Amino acid sequence: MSFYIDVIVPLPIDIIFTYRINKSEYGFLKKGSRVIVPFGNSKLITGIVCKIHNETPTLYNPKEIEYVIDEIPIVDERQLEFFKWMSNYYMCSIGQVIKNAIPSLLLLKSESQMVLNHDSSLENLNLSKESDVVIDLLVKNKKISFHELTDLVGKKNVNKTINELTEKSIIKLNNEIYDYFKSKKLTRIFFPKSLSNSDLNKINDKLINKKSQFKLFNKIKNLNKENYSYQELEKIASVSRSTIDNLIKANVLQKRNVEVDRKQFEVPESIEKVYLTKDQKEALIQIKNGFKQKNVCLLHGVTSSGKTEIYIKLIEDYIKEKKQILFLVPEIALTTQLVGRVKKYFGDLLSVYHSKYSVDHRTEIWKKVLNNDKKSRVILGARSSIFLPFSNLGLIIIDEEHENAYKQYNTAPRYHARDSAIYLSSIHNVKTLLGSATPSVESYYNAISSKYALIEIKKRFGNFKFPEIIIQDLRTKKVGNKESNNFSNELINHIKICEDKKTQVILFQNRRGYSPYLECESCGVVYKCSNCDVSLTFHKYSNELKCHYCGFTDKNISKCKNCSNSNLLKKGIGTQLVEQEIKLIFPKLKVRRMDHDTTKSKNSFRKIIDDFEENNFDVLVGTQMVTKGLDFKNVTLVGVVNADALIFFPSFRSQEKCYQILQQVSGRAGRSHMDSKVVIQTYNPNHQIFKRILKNDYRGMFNEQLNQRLLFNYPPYSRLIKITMKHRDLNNLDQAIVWFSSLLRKRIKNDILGPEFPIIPRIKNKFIKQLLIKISVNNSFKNPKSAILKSIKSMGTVSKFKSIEIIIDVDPYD
DNA sequence: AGATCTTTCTGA
DNA sequence: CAGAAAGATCTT
Repeated sequence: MSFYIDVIVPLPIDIIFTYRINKSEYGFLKKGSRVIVPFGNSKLITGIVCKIHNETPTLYNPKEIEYVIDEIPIVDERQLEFFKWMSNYYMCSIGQVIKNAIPSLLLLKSESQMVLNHDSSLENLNLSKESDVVIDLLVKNKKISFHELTDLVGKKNVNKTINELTEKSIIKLNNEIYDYFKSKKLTRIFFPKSLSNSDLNKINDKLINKKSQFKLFNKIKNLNKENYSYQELEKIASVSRSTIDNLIKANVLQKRNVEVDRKQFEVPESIEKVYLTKDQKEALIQIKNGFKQKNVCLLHGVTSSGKTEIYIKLIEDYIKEKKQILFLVPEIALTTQLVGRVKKYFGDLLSVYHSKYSVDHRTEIWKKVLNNDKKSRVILGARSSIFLPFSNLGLIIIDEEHENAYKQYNTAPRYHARDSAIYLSSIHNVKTLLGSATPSVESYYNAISSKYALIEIKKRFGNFKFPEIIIQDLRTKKVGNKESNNFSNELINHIKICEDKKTQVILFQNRRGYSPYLECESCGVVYKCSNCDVSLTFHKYSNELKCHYCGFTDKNISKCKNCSNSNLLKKGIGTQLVEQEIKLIFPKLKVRRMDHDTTKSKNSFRKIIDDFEENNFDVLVGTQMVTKGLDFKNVTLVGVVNADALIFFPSFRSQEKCYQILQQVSGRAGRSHMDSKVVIQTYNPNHQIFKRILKNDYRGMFNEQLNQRLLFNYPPYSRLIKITMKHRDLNNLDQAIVWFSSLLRKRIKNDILGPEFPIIPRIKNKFIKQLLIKISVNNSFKNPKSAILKSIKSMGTVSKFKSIEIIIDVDPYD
């Protein structure tokens, strides 16, 4: 007796696949469990069961599943609903959602492996060179994957080799599935339990001639501890490792591997209590009242108003009910400092989840959340934590709600974690708290139009003063000297004051590298990437030119390639240059840099932030990373080296974004009773955005922006869908996107902008063009979406357009 | 996505 | 024209 299951495969295919399954064997199977199914060319992959039924497919004969992995589902109904919503809303396959959501370790798949067929003799075969290489390798390595072979042979086409070898039945292809998940194990040495006096005497007799073993045993026999690490034992009795090993050999002690949790942080010994100020208490009461009427509250509290404590106090209520709390932060940089603060209050109940953790680690947390394990009641995580299998969710907090890091833009699903989390909360019927010092225009609009409850805190924690903001005109003020021509005298003087007072400085420059482009002095040629239409950035320490879009590097940069002149001008300012100049001007100050290049490894963020917090260096130079939610008590000066790039970023959000960054970076100063300053250097000091910054006038900026958005029909008055097409042949791309846009214009009446080149018209040798569809809020969102999908399908029938790469971005950030 | 089948490209 | 690389197709 068999029945059928519909399976979601983690691939970019918009089809749900149906398989046959044996009832007597797998009658227990439930929705949300993983199954291993044969897929395509004898490959085995993991799928998620989304429907169990009896409808025999008529168009094909379904294959039988290989086997069922889970007796207990790893995703529940609510999650499946969430995944479905995401795939619809963000217009990608549900398989892509699942691929993104579930740790790869839980999605096992087979890889074709070549192994030797031992029945055949390897003598006198007269094979090609490649085949001989493969046989040599197989004798040594036993098996080789397709991928490894491509690398080893150094050719892209290995089919011929494989065919030759399989035909002569020297090798065969195996498909095996491996369970890659490894729990973390530690070696512990166990002291025997409940020894009687006679046992003790026996052991003592045995060890009487072995001095150090005797010493060790007698030291630990009264310690009443079950197990030890090697290091602990070596320390306790000051004996060597071999002594311990000998005691193990003599069966006195036992060595065993114990499964342990991957440690995220040192759990504090005692849990602290959080106390709120009057303002904070007032805000908390308002939030709770807000939740009585609305599902979402927006907490608008100025920088350093103590929002984190309010979150913590609120979370405590839900912990008492054994509920899970999702605490979202935009970036890992933020989690590192928050973990330090939050763990004091939640200890063991806290887990951290983000993509820089290993897959093993993430899998471990996934399993804990699934079981509502005590150790994962509070999840502090980046955007991907919205996918965790919450079984008893109670509350969602989204800190720094306005941050663009919540939007995934490079791979499908191109989701916004804030918006998705709000939908998730409606599935679980729980409340969401948004927090920000500079809310996004959309969220603030929702708040003032009564969709969300609005709570505002206008005073800083402890009544600390706001920093004094100085807009430094770079046109009129004398700028440093030869070595420091990016620093105004004003900024230099303020840094000097900090040097004298022994306080710390943050310098913000939103470009990494040394200088964004190199220009030949004599012929004016600018060095560009050969694969992308961008200038190459000069990196001083590695002495090379790098493309920040495709990773292309050029080390050979002593002479101009056009005219052989050796005088190349380094133009523009990157963080490395800022770092170098500040070191030259202030040789006594210790300077560190925090940008993409210095934070690649797992703990590098933490190290820099910890060091700065402990006053181990004086000046922190960095990109956007330094603007976000960091909290250092001893910082009294923030310098924005050049604000102009922020003002003129081409996006309907640029003004809002600029205000947010400047306000946020200013907020890093003045987090104690000391007076503090913010110096913003610009060539455009009269720009309106600075007036808002100087007056700390969020509402003014908001109203201005809202008017603009209304005038030009941008969010929150419309919703946007951006369609990007890429192709190596510009002509073909142009034809395709014109064809597509005229078809779409026939099908829908919505405003469509483009086709246009984006800011960077070519990346990795592919030309790019875009369309932007504006859908007014009172119009249907569904119709344009289905028209887009239909038009893409139509385009797929035109043969020359088949190779066009199409990307749909719903609610694009810019 | 990835294996495999099909078309295009490259250099004599 | 081969041989190899790039592109197209199919997956239940």
